[in-house]
Amino acid sequence: MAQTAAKKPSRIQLRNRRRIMDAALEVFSQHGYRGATLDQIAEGAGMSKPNLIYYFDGKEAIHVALLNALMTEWLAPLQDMNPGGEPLDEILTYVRRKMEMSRLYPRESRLFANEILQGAPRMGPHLVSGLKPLFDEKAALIGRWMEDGRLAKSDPQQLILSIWAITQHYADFDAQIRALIPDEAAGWDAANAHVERIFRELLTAN
Amino acid sequence: MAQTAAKKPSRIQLRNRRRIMDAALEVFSQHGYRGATLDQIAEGAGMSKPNLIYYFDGKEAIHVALLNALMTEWLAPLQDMNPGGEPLDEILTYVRRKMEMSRLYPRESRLFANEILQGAPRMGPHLVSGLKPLFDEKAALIGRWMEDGRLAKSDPQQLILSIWAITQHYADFDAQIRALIPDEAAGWDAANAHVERIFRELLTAN
DNA sequence: ATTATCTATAGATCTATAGATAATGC
DNA sequence: ATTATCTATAGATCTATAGATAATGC
Repeated sequence: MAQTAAKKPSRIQLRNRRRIMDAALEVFSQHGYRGATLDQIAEGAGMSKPNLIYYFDGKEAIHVALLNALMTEWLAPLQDMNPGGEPLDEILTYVRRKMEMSRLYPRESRLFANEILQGAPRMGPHLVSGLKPLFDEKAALIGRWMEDGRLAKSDPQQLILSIWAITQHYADFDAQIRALIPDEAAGWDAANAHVERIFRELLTAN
Repeated sequence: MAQTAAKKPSRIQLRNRRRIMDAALEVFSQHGYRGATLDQIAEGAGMSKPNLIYYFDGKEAIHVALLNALMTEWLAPLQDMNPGGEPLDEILTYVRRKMEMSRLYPRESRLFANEILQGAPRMGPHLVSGLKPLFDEKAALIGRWMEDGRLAKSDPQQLILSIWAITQHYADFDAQIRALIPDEAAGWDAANAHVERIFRELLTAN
């Protein structure tokens, strides 16, 4: 039970756990929890199946470890929204960073989408304890900016939801978008421009 | 092989195939293709597992039949966008109908989301042959409206994508939204108002 | 006569464990 | 001495089929 020991993890421990997580991200994000198999993850990690279970308690433990590990970095851009900054800049910067994450890290986006889509069976509590406080804090911040007349008024909670919806759509529904707009060339430029325009219009409406 | 016979289907055939599709929608939309089991579908349909396969060739056939059957009605609101109508009304009506569908038929939305998220392995060709022509037609229509100065200019393809992204988000990410905004009461009213506002501002920007 | 349903089970797949062997760190 | 890895396989689950029986429609 390497994972319950409080000893310092060896270099091999760290390397192998990281390789397992990398492979698991690939497999879970593509097939969902139940669609993923330990065989696929083991092959991706370049090790035998029993060896996988030497490093993690089982399939579910790998999935939970993955979700928890990625949650923090996934929320960093929202965390970084600065109460002392210029409101429109802060929000548009957040939107741009979310678009960048969809472009660079689509697997992470799809991992979370799969989990939420199926009712967040393994992440539900974490949503309330981890995500909700941040969500409430930033919604309140945006609400104050609106009260102060520094942004056009709208519903701050709904605003955050719609930023997530639009930006993550480009990662989560990539297969559909590529079927509809095969010309990948100008794809991201057009998407970035459109998304920025949506929120700029909304937040500067008179 | 009841499903290849060209005979007229009996009343029992029709009733049982419909019950299977209903149960399959419930199970596939919640667990994804590979996460769903014939046991769950059979129980939902109130019949034995072998009997399921008497009506369909197998698990994949049920899934494909379900996707194809729902595709048409899922696209009806876009189909109904009227070239002779008032542009802003037509688009906002479309947005409202999509919101209504997310509220009333979240399972259908999640069924498609699951399929797309995993790369559209069973619906890919159908996207190109069925959805793309309609997408292109309506994007061109919206483009003409913009050219004629009847709507503020933006990218029509991206506009449609963003309508899908926001409206379907309320069905697909319901578990997350309920964790973040537990007060379900004003939920849909706030969502509808916000979504309408987003697209009204975008399409009437000066 | 044909259609629909059931029991029993084959065969494949999947998670996890047992137990032996190899590699690594003091 | 401890950590890491491997082979073999138990036990559960899952899709699908075989073959007998029951229900329905002319």
